[in-house]
Amino acid sequence: MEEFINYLQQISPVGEESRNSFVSKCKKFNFPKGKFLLKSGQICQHLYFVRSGIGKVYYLKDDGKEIIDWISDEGNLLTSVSSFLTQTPSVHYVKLIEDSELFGISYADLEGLFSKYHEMERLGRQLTILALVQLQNRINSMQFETAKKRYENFLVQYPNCINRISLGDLASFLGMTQVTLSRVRALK
Amino acid sequence: MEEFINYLQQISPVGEESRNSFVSKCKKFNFPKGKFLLKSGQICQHLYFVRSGIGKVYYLKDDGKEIIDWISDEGNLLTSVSSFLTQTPSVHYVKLIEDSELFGISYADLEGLFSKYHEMERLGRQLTILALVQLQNRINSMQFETAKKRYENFLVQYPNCINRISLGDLASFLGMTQVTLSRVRALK
DNA sequence: CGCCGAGTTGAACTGAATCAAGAAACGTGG
DNA sequence: CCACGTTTCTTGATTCAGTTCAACTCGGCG
Repeated sequence: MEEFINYLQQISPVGEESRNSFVSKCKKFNFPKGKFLLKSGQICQHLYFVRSGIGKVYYLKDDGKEIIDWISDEGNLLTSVSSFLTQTPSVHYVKLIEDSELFGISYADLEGLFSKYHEMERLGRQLTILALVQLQNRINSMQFETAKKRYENFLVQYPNCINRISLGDLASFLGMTQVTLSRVRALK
Repeated sequence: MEEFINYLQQISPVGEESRNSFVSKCKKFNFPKGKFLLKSGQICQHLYFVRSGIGKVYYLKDDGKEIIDWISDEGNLLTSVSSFLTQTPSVHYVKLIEDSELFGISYADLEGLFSKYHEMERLGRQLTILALVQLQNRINSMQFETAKKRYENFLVQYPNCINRISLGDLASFLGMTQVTLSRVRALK
């Protein structure tokens, strides 16, 4: 569980007491590929940290097409951010695309820690800020970078994932069709 | 200043003591149209609440074109979110496009309140969540809605702004050229 | 073997950008 | 109040990145 704690400490350090409380609320999970951590309509109850494996966060558009909003691999957080933070029914599905080892904490437990420890509340705020900055970057990327550029950026930012994500999933995450991604990849 | 307080209370209520501290740190500003609240390269020091008027948050792309990331009118917050929250140099300019009456609080003061009052830290977290949800909506809108749809949504969401924002600014905010916006508008 | 999902490749189409030229609106000074 | 230049908006013609539709290839696997 150290990876998770280190990850959080880097964002906003907390003292031993809150840290211990946090650890005592965290659970370890081993889930198989294909496991749904959340389905559309449910309120997202868990924040996960990916120790190994990969997960995707997506929703189904009217026409039934799968739109991937986020992908998390080792060392990153996995949840439906908006549903988890606002505790409202999710439009997202969260699904593992590999067998994965996760650490998870429930919203209720986390909320309890936020209320009990001011410094945990602060950590929560900093985490939210981080997510927000990532989203801002994503907007920019989507709006002004070409399909090719987005693919190249992905290669740099997710060097370990290249051969672990299907073309279709990756294309969706990068905001293009698999046809386009296939062509873009061919040029390189 | 009541508008500002009510706005915040709705997001996450705080007790009288923190509220009074908050009010004592807030200042009222009357700025003319064209006033820069922030320029690129500076660290954003203030969070403003727009009592009257409108402001825009934008940056200059490599080619010198102005890209508007956010527009705030009466009853909304105005700042470079990422620079303010992370206290890093901004890529954004924040500029008023009308004479405006604002309430503002400095980052240092706000940070002080966050540290002193747990419930203010919580309010800060909730505000960040709100900003994040707005960004998420924006991504969706940019990726899947046509130029026409985005314009129509704007009309609904900013009913008071229609004739107060120049075509060029609005187009940029909606992620299209003014040429496209002009055409889109003509169809209606 | 033959089927099946995943990936590739080609051809036609499309929404919006770009380039370019006018038309309206606006302010400023004579 | 008009003439002038400047900025803002409209309209047309062309171009382009990426989508859609569709056919085809390839590597497994029952």
